[in-house]
Amino acid sequence: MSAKVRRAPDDPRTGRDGVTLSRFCHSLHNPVNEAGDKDSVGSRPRKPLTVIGEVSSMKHPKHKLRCERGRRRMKANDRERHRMHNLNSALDALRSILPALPEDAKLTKIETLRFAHNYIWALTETLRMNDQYGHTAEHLQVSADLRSPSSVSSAEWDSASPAESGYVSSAEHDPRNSYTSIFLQSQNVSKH
DNA sequence: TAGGCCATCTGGTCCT
DNA sequence: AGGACCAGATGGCCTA
Repeated sequence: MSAKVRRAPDDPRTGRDGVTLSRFCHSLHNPVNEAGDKDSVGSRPRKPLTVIGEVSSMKHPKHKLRCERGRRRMKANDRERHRMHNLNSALDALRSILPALPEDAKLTKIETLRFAHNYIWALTETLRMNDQYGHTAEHLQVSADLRSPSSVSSAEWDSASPAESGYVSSAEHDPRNSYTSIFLQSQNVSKH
């Protein structure tokens, strides 16, 4: 299984723009410092950087323009960070409506997407079969299972599309398949 | 230690 | 012009 990254809220990699911008402006004045010096958090030592307000040569129009570019970059970084946070929030929301999993088993991004894909597929199949055969006690029970398959591990749910695996066609080929078998088979498709 | 996952930065492209 | 989106690069953290 994949490693689950647990990053503290005060992770040093958050909110680094102050450093970045100063480095950006600094590197424009000191191009040598740019090579191999991607991130201040890295293990490689970094030369002390000039804080943006302390760039004396900023008075020069050229340098002012360059740091204006740096400020735009900083704003773009901020937007990008915000955009990715929104994306992660959406993923969290998606995780929250998926069937319950063991508390410490947070799905990765790709697992969440695959899980959701399969879950939607299973629900769709349930509806389709309901339409086709009508409601019975067994069907309703399976529908309930679909809503809360607490006994299903994330690894079992995290699988490639049932349709891609050829499962759908086989299910259609044998209309006697119960919802239970559909549900179980949907979990047994191979990964990727 | 290698590999997986992740956050962030960055430059390019497209859209409004 | 500025923002949104995207993909590549980079480096940290964690687990096997």
